[in-house]
Amino acid sequence: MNETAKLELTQPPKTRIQRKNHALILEAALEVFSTHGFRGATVDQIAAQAGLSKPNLLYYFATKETIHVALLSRLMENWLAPLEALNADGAPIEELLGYMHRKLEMSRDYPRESRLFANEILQGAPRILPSLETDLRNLVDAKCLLIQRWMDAGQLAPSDPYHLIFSIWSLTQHYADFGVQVGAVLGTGAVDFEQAHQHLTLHFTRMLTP
Amino acid sequence: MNETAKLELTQPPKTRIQRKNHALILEAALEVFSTHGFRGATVDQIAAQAGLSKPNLLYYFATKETIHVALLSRLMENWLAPLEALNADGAPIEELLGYMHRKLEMSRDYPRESRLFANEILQGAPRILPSLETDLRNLVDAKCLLIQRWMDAGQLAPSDPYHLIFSIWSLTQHYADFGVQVGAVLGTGAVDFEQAHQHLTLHFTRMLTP
DNA sequence: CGTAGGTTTGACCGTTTGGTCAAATTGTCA
DNA sequence: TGACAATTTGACCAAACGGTCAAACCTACG
Repeated sequence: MNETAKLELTQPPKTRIQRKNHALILEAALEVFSTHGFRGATVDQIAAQAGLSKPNLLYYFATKETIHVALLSRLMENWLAPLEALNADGAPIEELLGYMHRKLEMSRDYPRESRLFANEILQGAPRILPSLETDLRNLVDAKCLLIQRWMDAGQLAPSDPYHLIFSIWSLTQHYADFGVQVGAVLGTGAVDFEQAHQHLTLHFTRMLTP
Repeated sequence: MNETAKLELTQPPKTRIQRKNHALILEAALEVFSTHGFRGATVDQIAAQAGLSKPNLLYYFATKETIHVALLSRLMENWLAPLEALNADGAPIEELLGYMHRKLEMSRDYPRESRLFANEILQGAPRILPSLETDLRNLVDAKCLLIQRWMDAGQLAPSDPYHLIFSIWSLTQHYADFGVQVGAVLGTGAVDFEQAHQHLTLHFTRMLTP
């Protein structure tokens, strides 16, 4: 019966058609949620974007919120990955510049994911606050310890590691979340990520070099 | 008749009651729009927050969009002011640190305005893109010329003035727009703006000192 | 006072919204 | 092929939505 739909939420889809439509729906939902926010998006919109009828879409995801949660939880993994890759055995400045670079690449290649995340945080993170307070916090704590060691060893100019990470987040995500504004001010209509990368490299090199 | 309501949109309200309810509605709308976005906010919500009945609210603002536009246009003025205050006769580094400081104060004192703006940009700036392409762009152009002169004169370390301004925007607004995330990671639940100010001062001092 | 204009409200309307359901269609596999 | 499960759909529903309107209510001011 409709237990099928519920099973898919906890377990990966099984049939060929399920896999296809599952992906189709998440792709469409990402497009709609990222530009209109949760409450601003409609199920009809998502269904139309996915090329499915509304009842058909609701056959795969029982509610609008289910889709949103699925998107967010999938996002959190990809979101933490670049920071996890910060390597204790690497050269400190290069490691942090690399992290900045990976985050900027994500802004360039996955701006919708960035805006989806921004929307969620702007609204007070009603659905992912617990994950921020545990998963994200633990990861940041660990990496800040590492950064602090680098600073203590004189390999990085001293500063608050937490705020240093915040600055990497904000500077890189700005080019995705506020891309429209950047484009409007530069008169180009879109972000030049090569330019942004050069500036951020200069920026953090000055900031981090002891 | 209801020409009154239309007049109020172009001219400031006249009677005592009009002034009071006008302010009441904008305050309530700021609260609701800034957390739910335009489409996510409902007129009933705004009316309830303002302590007015829905028809009464619509007596002062003909449509939901009218309220939103009123909020945004009022915001744009306050938004440009700190950058306008950048003084060509001041000491370059102190001037830019001062601008950063004013922007950070706005994040601390007017986080809802910051989130309202962020929501609008995230959704592609459908209502204020023209203003960004003219007012904001002209202002930024002018100030970037000034900054470039400072750099050419060796009073500031050279970098791209436009991206330098973007970095001030993103680093300061981050503490308002992503305040929930910052609080969750630090475990404090809220942003310590004194800490943030110290870090950003250090950050930009290193970035700007020739 | 009184009355004219400003203000407030309950009842209402058409549309959109998230979601349901039985029936029809399609896919799978023995 | 047949038969059972998986998929798709049109019709539908209750609630929420933005907005309207006439009538009732205030309030300033001569």
